[in-house]
Amino acid sequence: MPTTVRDRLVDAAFELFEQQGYDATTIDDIAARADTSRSTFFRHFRGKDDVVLPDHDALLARVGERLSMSAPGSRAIALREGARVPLDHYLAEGPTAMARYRLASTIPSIRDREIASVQRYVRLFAQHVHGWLEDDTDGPLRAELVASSIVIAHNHVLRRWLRGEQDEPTTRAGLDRALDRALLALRADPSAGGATIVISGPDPDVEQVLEQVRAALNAPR
Amino acid sequence: MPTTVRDRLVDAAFELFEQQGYDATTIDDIAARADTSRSTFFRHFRGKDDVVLPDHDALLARVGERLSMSAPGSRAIALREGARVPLDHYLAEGPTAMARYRLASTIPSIRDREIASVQRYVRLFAQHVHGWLEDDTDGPLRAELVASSIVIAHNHVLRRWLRGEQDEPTTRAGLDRALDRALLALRADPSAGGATIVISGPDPDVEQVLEQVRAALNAPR
DNA sequence: GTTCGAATCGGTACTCAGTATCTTAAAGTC
DNA sequence: GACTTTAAGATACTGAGTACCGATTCGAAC
Repeated sequence: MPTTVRDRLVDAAFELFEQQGYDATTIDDIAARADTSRSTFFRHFRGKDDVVLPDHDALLARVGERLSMSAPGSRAIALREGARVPLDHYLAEGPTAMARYRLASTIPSIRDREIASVQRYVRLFAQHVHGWLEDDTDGPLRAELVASSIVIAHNHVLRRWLRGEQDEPTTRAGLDRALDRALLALRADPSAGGATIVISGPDPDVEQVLEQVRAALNAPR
Repeated sequence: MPTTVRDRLVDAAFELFEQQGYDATTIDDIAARADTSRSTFFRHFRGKDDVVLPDHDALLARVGERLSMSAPGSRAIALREGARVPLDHYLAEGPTAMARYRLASTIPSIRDREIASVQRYVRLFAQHVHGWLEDDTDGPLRAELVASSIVIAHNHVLRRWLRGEQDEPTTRAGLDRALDRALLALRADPSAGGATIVISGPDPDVEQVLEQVRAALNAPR
Protein backbone atom coordinates (compact mmCIF):
# COMPACT_ATOMS: atom_id res chain seq x y z
CA MET A 1 0.00 0.00 0.00
CA PRO A 2 1.26 3.46 -0.84
CA THR A 3 1.58 5.03 2.58
CA THR A 4 3.09 8.44 2.09
CA VAL A 5 5.83 9.81 4.29
CA ARG A 6 3.35 12.25 5.71
CA ASP A 7 0.95 9.53 6.80
CA ARG A 8 3.76 7.57 8.41
CA LEU A 9 4.80 10.67 10.36
CA VAL A 10 1.28 11.27 11.61
CA ASP A 11 0.88 7.66 12.72
CA ALA A 12 4.25 7.64 14.42
CA ALA A 13 3.47 10.88 16.24
CA PHE A 14 0.08 9.68 17.51
CA GLU A 15 1.54 6.39 18.70
CA LEU A 16 4.45 7.98 20.52
CA PHE A 17 2.35 10.73 22.07
CA GLU A 18 -0.15 8.27 23.47
CA GLN A 19 2.56 5.88 24.55
CA GLN A 20 5.21 8.03 26.20
CA GLY A 21 3.61 11.46 26.43
CA TYR A 22 3.90 14.61 24.38
CA ASP A 23 6.83 16.34 26.04
CA ALA A 24 8.81 13.15 26.32
CA THR A 25 8.80 12.47 22.60
CA THR A 26 11.19 14.47 20.48
CA ILE A 27 10.80 15.14 16.81
CA ASP A 28 13.80 12.91 16.25
CA ASP A 29 11.83 10.08 17.87
CA ILE A 30 8.92 10.65 15.52
CA ALA A 31 11.15 10.85 12.47
CA ALA A 32 13.02 7.72 13.47
CA ARG A 33 9.84 5.70 13.97
CA ALA A 34 8.56 6.89 10.60
CA ASP A 35 11.89 5.84 9.05
CA THR A 36 12.71 9.28 7.81
CA SER A 37 14.62 12.36 8.90
CA ARG A 38 14.04 15.41 11.04
CA SER A 39 14.30 17.65 7.99
CA THR A 40 11.47 15.78 6.33
CA PHE A 41 9.28 16.24 9.38
CA PHE A 42 9.63 19.99 9.22
CA ARG A 43 9.04 19.93 5.50
CA HIS A 44 5.60 18.47 6.12
CA PHE A 45 4.59 20.14 9.37
CA ARG A 46 5.18 23.56 10.84
CA GLY A 47 5.92 22.20 14.27
CA LYS A 48 5.43 19.47 16.78
CA ASP A 49 1.82 20.26 17.60
CA ASP A 50 0.90 20.62 13.95
CA VAL A 51 0.91 16.85 13.47
CA VAL A 52 -2.04 16.38 15.75
CA LEU A 53 -4.28 19.15 14.50
CA PRO A 54 -6.33 18.64 11.37
CA ASP A 55 -6.03 21.21 8.70
CA HIS A 56 -8.61 23.65 9.84
CA ASP A 57 -7.83 25.85 6.86
CA ALA A 58 -9.65 23.64 4.40
CA LEU A 59 -12.56 23.09 6.75
CA LEU A 60 -12.78 26.79 7.48
CA ALA A 61 -12.85 27.54 3.79
CA ARG A 62 -15.72 25.11 3.24
CA VAL A 63 -17.73 26.67 6.05
CA GLY A 64 -17.06 30.12 4.64
CA GLU A 65 -18.21 28.97 1.23
CA ARG A 66 -21.49 27.72 2.63
CA LEU A 67 -22.09 30.94 4.53
CA SER A 68 -21.26 33.05 1.49
CA MET A 69 -24.04 31.57 -0.60
CA SER A 70 -26.84 32.65 1.65
CA ALA A 71 -29.88 34.61 0.58
CA PRO A 72 -31.52 37.14 2.94
CA GLY A 73 -34.43 34.80 3.55
CA SER A 74 -32.42 31.78 4.56
CA ARG A 75 -29.85 33.02 7.04
CA ALA A 76 -30.78 30.54 9.73
CA ILE A 77 -30.52 27.65 7.30
CA ALA A 78 -27.09 28.80 6.17
CA LEU A 79 -25.89 28.97 9.78
CA ARG A 80 -27.21 25.51 10.54
CA GLU A 81 -25.64 23.98 7.47
CA GLY A 82 -22.44 25.87 8.09
CA ALA A 83 -22.26 24.31 11.53
CA ARG A 84 -22.94 20.92 10.04
CA VAL A 85 -19.84 21.02 7.83
CA PRO A 86 -17.22 20.46 10.54
CA LEU A 87 -19.46 18.06 12.44
CA ASP A 88 -19.88 15.83 9.41
CA HIS A 89 -16.16 16.03 8.79
CA TYR A 90 -15.26 14.78 12.25
CA LEU A 91 -17.95 12.13 12.24
CA ALA A 92 -16.49 10.82 8.99
CA GLU A 93 -12.99 10.87 10.43
CA GLY A 94 -14.04 8.53 13.21
CA PRO A 95 -11.32 7.11 15.47
CA THR A 96 -8.71 9.65 14.35
CA ALA A 97 -10.86 12.48 15.62
CA MET A 98 -11.31 10.66 18.90
CA ALA A 99 -7.60 10.08 19.33
CA ARG A 100 -6.97 13.75 18.64
CA TYR A 101 -9.54 14.67 21.25
CA ARG A 102 -7.82 12.52 23.83
CA LEU A 103 -4.54 14.29 23.12
CA ALA A 104 -6.10 17.74 23.11
CA SER A 105 -7.70 16.99 26.47
CA THR A 106 -4.39 16.05 28.00
CA ILE A 107 -1.71 18.24 26.48
CA PRO A 108 -1.98 21.93 27.35
CA SER A 109 0.03 23.05 24.35
CA ILE A 110 -2.30 21.31 21.94
CA ARG A 111 -5.41 22.34 23.81
CA ASP A 112 -4.43 25.99 23.56
CA ARG A 113 -3.88 25.70 19.85
CA GLU A 114 -7.21 23.93 19.52
CA ILE A 115 -8.93 26.76 21.37
CA ALA A 116 -7.28 29.28 19.08
CA SER A 117 -8.57 27.32 16.08
CA VAL A 118 -12.09 27.33 17.47
CA GLN A 119 -11.85 31.08 17.74
CA ARG A 120 -11.21 31.28 14.01
CA TYR A 121 -14.54 29.60 13.37
CA VAL A 122 -16.24 32.08 15.68
CA ARG A 123 -14.70 34.94 13.78
CA LEU A 124 -15.75 33.48 10.45
CA PHE A 125 -19.37 33.10 11.54
CA ALA A 126 -19.30 36.52 13.16
CA GLN A 127 -18.03 38.20 10.01
CA HIS A 128 -20.88 36.80 7.96
CA VAL A 129 -23.57 37.48 10.53
CA HIS A 130 -22.24 40.98 10.98
CA GLY A 131 -22.52 41.55 7.26
CA TRP A 132 -26.14 40.45 7.39
CA LEU A 133 -26.92 42.87 10.22
CA GLU A 134 -25.16 45.82 8.66
CA ASP A 135 -27.80 48.37 9.53
CA ASP A 136 -28.05 47.23 13.12
CA THR A 137 -26.51 49.21 15.92
CA ASP A 138 -24.68 46.75 18.11
CA GLY A 139 -24.21 44.62 15.04
CA PRO A 140 -20.72 43.44 15.98
CA LEU A 141 -21.81 42.38 19.45
CA ARG A 142 -24.87 40.51 18.23
CA ALA A 143 -22.81 38.87 15.51
CA GLU A 144 -20.24 37.70 18.01
CA LEU A 145 -22.90 36.37 20.36
CA VAL A 146 -24.63 34.42 17.64
CA ALA A 147 -21.38 33.13 16.20
CA SER A 148 -19.98 31.89 19.47
CA SER A 149 -23.32 30.33 20.39
CA ILE A 150 -23.29 28.35 17.18
CA VAL A 151 -19.75 27.15 17.70
CA ILE A 152 -20.48 26.24 21.31
CA ALA A 153 -23.52 24.25 20.26
CA HIS A 154 -21.45 22.47 17.66
CA ASN A 155 -18.61 21.66 20.04
CA HIS A 156 -21.06 20.57 22.70
CA VAL A 157 -22.59 17.80 20.62
CA LEU A 158 -19.25 16.97 19.02
CA ARG A 159 -17.58 16.44 22.38
CA ARG A 160 -20.30 14.11 23.54
CA TRP A 161 -19.69 11.98 20.49
CA LEU A 162 -15.90 12.20 20.86
CA ARG A 163 -16.22 10.91 24.40
CA GLY A 164 -18.27 8.00 23.15
CA GLU A 165 -21.42 9.14 24.94
CA GLN A 166 -23.52 9.33 21.78
CA ASP A 167 -23.76 7.54 18.48
CA GLU A 168 -23.71 9.30 15.15
CA PRO A 169 -27.43 9.74 14.46
CA THR A 170 -28.07 11.05 17.95
CA THR A 171 -25.24 13.50 17.50
CA ARG A 172 -26.59 14.83 14.22
CA ALA A 173 -30.02 15.32 15.73
CA GLY A 174 -28.39 16.85 18.80
CA LEU A 175 -26.83 19.59 16.74
CA ASP A 176 -30.24 20.77 15.62
CA ARG A 177 -31.54 20.83 19.17
CA ALA A 178 -28.46 22.60 20.45
CA LEU A 179 -28.70 25.15 17.66
CA ASP A 180 -32.32 25.79 18.53
CA ARG A 181 -31.15 26.91 21.90
CA ALA A 182 -28.15 28.81 20.61
CA LEU A 183 -30.12 30.74 18.02
CA LEU A 184 -32.60 32.06 20.56
CA ALA A 185 -30.19 34.95 20.84
CA LEU A 186 -30.58 35.64 17.15
CA ARG A 187 -34.35 35.47 17.23
CA ALA A 188 -34.72 37.73 20.25
CA ASP A 189 -33.72 40.93 18.57
CA PRO A 190 -34.16 43.99 20.77
CA SER A 191 -33.01 46.31 18.03
CA ALA A 192 -35.91 45.60 15.73
CA GLY A 193 -38.64 48.18 15.65
CA GLY A 194 -41.44 47.57 18.13
CA ALA A 195 -41.00 44.42 20.15
CA THR A 196 -39.74 40.93 19.49
CA ILE A 197 -41.56 37.98 20.90
CA VAL A 198 -39.88 34.71 21.62
CA ILE A 199 -42.10 31.93 22.81
CA SER A 200 -40.44 28.67 23.60
CA GLY A 201 -41.50 25.66 25.53
CA PRO A 202 -43.82 22.74 24.94
CA ASP A 203 -47.48 23.45 24.26
CA PRO A 204 -47.97 26.67 26.14
CA ASP A 205 -51.36 27.46 27.50
CA VAL A 206 -52.64 30.52 25.70
CA GLU A 207 -54.26 32.16 28.68
CA GLN A 208 -51.19 31.62 30.80
CA VAL A 209 -49.01 33.10 28.09
CA LEU A 210 -51.16 36.17 27.78
CA GLU A 211 -51.09 36.61 31.54
CA GLN A 212 -47.33 36.46 31.50
CA VAL A 213 -47.23 38.98 28.70
CA ARG A 214 -49.38 41.41 30.67
CA ALA A 215 -47.20 40.96 33.69
CA ALA A 216 -44.04 41.49 31.65
CA LEU A 217 -45.43 44.63 30.03
CA ASN A 218 -46.56 46.10 33.30
CA ALA A 219 -43.33 45.35 35.11
CA PRO A 220 -40.79 48.17 35.14
CA ARG A 221 -37.99 47.46 32.76
CA MET B 1 11.98 55.22 43.51
CA PRO B 2 12.20 51.56 44.33
CA THR B 3 11.58 49.93 40.96
CA THR B 4 11.80 46.22 41.49
CA VAL B 5 13.67 43.94 39.14
CA ARG B 6 10.38 42.55 37.99
CA ASP B 7 9.06 45.97 37.01
CA ARG B 8 12.23 46.78 35.12
CA LEU B 9 11.93 43.53 33.20
CA VAL B 10 8.33 44.24 32.25
CA ASP B 11 9.17 47.75 31.08
CA ALA B 12 12.18 46.55 29.09
CA ALA B 13 10.12 43.83 27.44
CA PHE B 14 7.31 46.18 26.43
CA GLU B 15 9.74 48.69 25.01
CA LEU B 16 11.71 46.18 23.01
CA PHE B 17 8.63 44.38 21.73
CA GLU B 18 7.08 47.58 20.45
CA GLN B 19 10.38 48.82 19.08
CA GLN B 20 11.93 45.85 17.29
CA GLY B 21 9.17 43.24 17.29
CA TYR B 22 8.48 40.20 19.41
CA ASP B 23 10.40 37.52 17.58
CA ALA B 24 13.39 39.78 17.06
CA THR B 25 13.96 40.39 20.76
CA THR B 26 15.62 37.65 22.73
CA ILE B 27 15.34 37.15 26.45
CA ASP B 28 18.97 38.15 26.71
CA ASP B 29 18.05 41.50 25.17
CA ILE B 30 15.33 42.05 27.76
CA ALA B 31 17.58 41.04 30.63
CA ALA B 32 20.38 43.28 29.38
CA ARG B 33 18.12 46.31 29.06
CA ALA B 34 16.78 45.67 32.55
CA ASP B 35 20.36 45.43 33.78
CA THR B 36 19.98 41.91 35.06
CA SER B 37 20.55 38.36 33.94
CA ARG B 38 18.72 35.73 31.94
CA SER B 39 18.40 33.57 35.04
CA THR B 40 16.58 36.33 36.86
CA PHE B 41 14.15 36.70 34.00
CA PHE B 42 13.11 33.08 34.22
CA ARG B 43 12.86 33.33 37.97
CA HIS B 44 10.15 35.97 37.57
CA PHE B 45 8.34 34.76 34.45
CA ARG B 46 7.55 31.37 33.07
CA GLY B 47 8.45 32.38 29.55
CA LYS B 48 8.78 35.10 27.00
CA ASP B 49 5.07 35.66 26.50
CA ASP B 50 4.40 35.66 30.22
CA VAL B 51 5.82 39.16 30.59
CA VAL B 52 3.06 40.68 28.55
CA LEU B 53 0.11 38.87 30.05
CA PRO B 54 -1.29 40.04 33.36
CA ASP B 55 -1.69 37.48 36.03
CA HIS B 56 -5.07 36.16 35.18
CA ASP B 57 -4.85 33.79 38.09
CA ALA B 58 -5.52 36.46 40.67
CA LEU B 59 -8.24 38.06 38.59
CA LEU B 60 -9.84 34.70 37.96
CA ALA B 61 -9.82 33.97 41.67
CA ARG B 62 -11.57 37.25 42.42
CA VAL B 63 -14.26 36.56 39.85
CA GLY B 64 -14.72 33.08 41.26
CA GLU B 65 -15.08 34.53 44.73
CA ARG B 66 -17.79 36.90 43.62
CA LEU B 67 -19.69 34.14 41.85
CA SER B 68 -19.40 31.84 44.84
CA MET B 69 -21.26 34.20 47.14
CA SER B 70 -24.46 34.24 45.17
CA ALA B 71 -27.88 33.52 46.54
CA PRO B 72 -30.53 31.77 44.41
CA GLY B 73 -32.45 35.02 44.02
CA SER B 74 -29.59 37.12 42.76
CA ARG B 75 -27.89 35.05 40.10
CA ALA B 76 -28.11 37.75 37.47
CA ILE B 77 -26.59 40.31 39.80
CA ALA B 78 -23.72 37.98 40.63
CA LEU B 79 -23.01 37.44 36.95
CA ARG B 80 -23.04 41.15 36.24
CA GLU B 81 -20.76 41.96 39.12
CA GLY B 82 -18.52 39.04 38.24
CA ALA B 83 -18.12 40.49 34.77
CA ARG B 84 -17.40 43.89 36.24
CA VAL B 85 -14.35 42.63 38.16
CA PRO B 86 -11.96 42.25 35.22
CA LEU B 87 -13.37 45.33 33.48
CA ASP B 88 -12.66 47.52 36.49
CA HIS B 89 -9.23 45.98 36.77
CA TYR B 90 -8.27 46.88 33.22
CA LEU B 91 -9.80 50.32 33.43
CA ALA B 92 -7.68 50.98 36.48
CA GLU B 93 -4.60 49.67 34.72
CA GLY B 94 -4.98 52.26 32.00
CA PRO B 95 -2.16 52.64 29.47
CA THR B 96 -0.54 49.33 30.39
CA ALA B 97 -3.68 47.48 29.39
CA MET B 98 -3.75 49.38 26.12
CA ALA B 99 -0.12 48.59 25.34
CA ARG B 100 -0.81 44.93 26.05
CA TYR B 101 -3.76 45.03 23.72
CA ARG B 102 -1.63 46.44 20.93
CA LEU B 103 0.86 43.61 21.37
CA ALA B 104 -1.84 40.97 21.61
CA SER B 105 -3.37 42.28 18.40
CA THR B 106 -0.10 41.99 16.54
CA ILE B 107 1.76 38.96 17.86
CA PRO B 108 0.10 35.62 17.10
CA SER B 109 1.84 33.82 19.93
CA ILE B 110 0.53 36.26 22.50
CA ARG B 111 -2.90 36.44 20.95
CA ASP B 112 -3.28 32.69 21.18
CA ARG B 113 -2.35 32.70 24.82
CA GLU B 114 -4.77 35.54 25.41
CA ILE B 115 -7.55 33.54 23.79
CA ALA B 116 -6.71 30.58 25.98
CA SER B 117 -6.93 32.82 29.03
CA VAL B 118 -10.33 34.09 27.98
CA GLN B 119 -11.48 30.52 27.75
CA ARG B 120 -10.61 30.05 31.40
CA TYR B 121 -13.05 32.80 32.33
CA VAL B 122 -15.72 31.15 30.24
CA ARG B 123 -15.14 27.88 32.05
CA LEU B 124 -15.30 29.58 35.42
CA PHE B 125 -18.61 31.25 34.67
CA ALA B 126 -19.93 28.06 33.11
CA GLN B 127 -19.07 26.00 36.16
CA HIS B 128 -21.02 28.29 38.43
CA VAL B 129 -24.00 28.67 36.13
CA HIS B 130 -24.07 24.93 35.64
CA GLY B 131 -24.21 24.48 39.39
CA TRP B 132 -27.17 26.81 39.52
CA LEU B 133 -29.04 24.89 36.81
CA GLU B 134 -28.34 21.48 38.25
CA ASP B 135 -31.76 20.06 37.67
CA ASP B 136 -31.93 21.26 34.10
CA THR B 137 -31.50 18.90 31.21
CA ASP B 138 -29.08 20.54 28.83
CA GLY B 139 -27.58 22.30 31.83
CA PRO B 140 -24.01 22.16 30.55
CA LEU B 141 -24.95 23.60 27.18
CA ARG B 142 -27.01 26.42 28.64
CA ALA B 143 -24.27 27.18 31.13
CA GLU B 144 -21.68 27.37 28.38
CA LEU B 145 -23.89 29.61 26.27
CA VAL B 146 -24.54 32.01 29.10
CA ALA B 147 -20.92 32.01 30.22
CA SER B 148 -19.48 32.72 26.81
CA SER B 149 -22.10 35.39 26.18
CA ILE B 150 -21.07 37.19 29.33
CA VAL B 151 -17.40 37.04 28.46
CA ILE B 152 -18.08 38.20 24.93
CA ALA B 153 -20.10 41.13 26.21
CA HIS B 154 -17.28 42.02 28.57
CA ASN B 155 -14.59 41.78 25.93
CA HIS B 156 -16.71 43.72 23.49
CA VAL B 157 -16.94 46.83 25.63
CA LEU B 158 -13.40 46.38 26.90
CA ARG B 159 -11.98 46.31 23.39
CA ARG B 160 -13.78 49.49 22.44
CA TRP B 161 -12.15 51.21 25.39
CA LEU B 162 -8.76 49.64 24.65
CA ARG B 163 -8.91 51.01 21.13
CA GLY B 164 -9.66 54.44 22.50
CA GLU B 165 -13.15 54.54 21.04
CA GLN B 166 -14.86 55.08 24.38
CA ASP B 167 -14.13 56.80 27.65
CA GLU B 168 -14.41 55.09 30.98
CA PRO B 169 -17.97 55.99 32.05
CA THR B 170 -19.36 55.07 28.66
CA THR B 171 -17.55 51.75 28.90
CA ARG B 172 -18.98 50.94 32.31
CA ALA B 173 -22.48 51.75 31.13
CA GLY B 174 -21.80 49.79 27.96
CA LEU B 175 -21.15 46.62 29.92
CA ASP B 176 -24.65 46.74 31.36
CA ARG B 177 -26.20 47.21 27.95
CA ALA B 178 -24.08 44.46 26.45
CA LEU B 179 -24.97 42.14 29.29
CA ASP B 180 -28.65 42.86 28.75
CA ARG B 181 -28.25 41.46 25.33
CA ALA B 182 -26.05 38.58 26.37
CA LEU B 183 -28.34 37.44 29.15
CA LEU B 184 -31.34 37.15 26.87
CA ALA B 185 -30.16 33.59 26.41
CA LEU B 186 -30.46 33.03 30.12
CA ARG B 187 -33.89 34.54 30.39
CA ALA B 188 -35.34 32.67 27.45
CA ASP B 189 -35.41 29.27 29.02
CA PRO B 190 -37.16 26.65 26.92
CA SER B 191 -36.76 24.01 29.58
CA ALA B 192 -38.88 25.75 32.19
CA GLY B 193 -42.38 24.39 32.63
CA GLY B 194 -45.05 26.23 30.66
CA ALA B 195 -43.70 28.99 28.50
CA THR B 196 -41.11 31.67 28.89
CA ILE B 197 -41.75 35.13 27.60
CA VAL B 198 -39.00 37.49 26.61
CA ILE B 199 -40.05 40.93 25.64
CA SER B 200 -37.32 43.32 24.65
CA GLY B 201 -37.25 46.56 22.80
CA PRO B 202 -38.05 50.14 23.60
CA ASP B 203 -41.61 51.00 24.68
CA PRO B 204 -43.56 48.28 22.92
CA ASP B 205 -47.11 48.96 21.92
CA VAL B 206 -49.30 46.62 23.94
CA GLU B 207 -51.78 45.86 21.21
CA GLN B 208 -49.02 45.16 18.74
CA VAL B 209 -47.35 42.85 21.22
CA LEU B 210 -50.52 40.91 21.86
CA GLU B 211 -51.05 40.58 18.13
CA GLN B 212 -47.57 39.16 17.75
CA VAL B 213 -48.20 36.76 20.58
CA ARG B 214 -51.37 35.48 18.95
CA ALA B 215 -49.52 35.05 15.67
CA ALA B 216 -46.67 33.23 17.36
CA LEU B 217 -49.02 30.90 19.20
CA ASN B 218 -50.99 30.09 16.09
CA ALA B 219 -47.97 29.51 13.93
CA PRO B 220 -46.82 25.90 13.67
CA ARG B 221 -43.71 25.35 15.66
C1' DG C 1 20.37 8.58 -24.54
C1' DT C 2 21.38 12.75 -22.72
C1' DT C 3 20.38 16.87 -20.44
C1' DC C 4 17.81 19.98 -17.92
C1' DG C 5 14.68 21.06 -14.22
C1' DA C 6 11.85 20.35 -10.47
C1' DA C 7 10.56 17.95 -6.40
C1' DT C 8 11.70 15.31 -2.45
C1' DC C 9 14.64 13.87 1.02
C1' DG C 10 18.86 13.64 4.11
C1' DG C 11 22.68 16.13 6.58
C1' DT C 12 24.85 19.89 9.02
C1' DA C 13 25.10 23.91 11.59
C1' DC C 14 23.14 27.55 13.98
C1' DT C 15 19.97 30.46 17.19
C1' DC C 16 17.27 30.64 20.99
C1' DA C 17 13.71 29.16 24.52
C1' DG C 18 13.41 26.68 28.55
C1' DT C 19 15.39 23.62 32.49
C1' DA C 20 18.64 22.24 35.92
C1' DT C 21 22.21 23.02 38.95
C1' DC C 22 25.76 25.34 41.37
C1' DT C 23 27.68 29.34 43.49
C1' DT C 24 27.53 33.96 45.58
C1' DA C 25 25.79 38.01 47.95
C1' DA C 26 22.65 40.07 50.81
C1' DA C 27 19.45 40.19 54.24
C1' DG C 28 17.16 38.72 58.21
C1' DT C 29 17.11 35.52 62.71
C1' DC C 30 18.53 33.56 66.80
C1' DG D 1 28.80 36.59 65.48
C1' DA D 2 27.12 32.19 63.51
C1' DC D 3 23.14 30.37 60.93
C1' DT D 4 19.42 30.22 57.75
C1' DT D 5 16.84 32.03 54.14
C1' DT D 6 16.24 34.42 49.88
C1' DA D 7 17.31 36.80 45.51
C1' DA D 8 20.49 36.86 42.06
C1' DG D 9 24.36 35.52 38.74
C1' DA D 10 26.80 31.84 36.05
C1' DT D 11 27.22 27.67 33.47
C1' DA D 12 25.81 23.82 30.89
C1' DC D 13 22.47 21.10 28.70
C1' DT D 14 18.22 19.57 25.82
C1' DG D 15 15.30 20.32 22.15
C1' DA D 16 12.40 23.21 18.87
C1' DG D 17 12.72 25.72 14.89
C1' DT D 18 15.44 27.89 10.78
C1' DA D 19 18.73 28.11 7.03
C1' DC D 20 21.35 26.12 3.79
C1' DC D 21 23.68 22.66 1.06
C1' DG D 22 24.01 18.39 -1.36
C1' DA D 23 22.14 13.89 -3.24
C1' DT D 24 18.57 11.29 -5.45
C1' DT D 25 14.75 10.50 -8.40
C1' DC D 26 11.52 11.18 -11.93
C1' DG D 27 9.87 13.26 -16.15
C1' DA D 28 9.92 15.97 -20.05
C1' DA D 29 12.19 17.96 -23.83
C1' DC D 30 15.67 17.86 -27.25
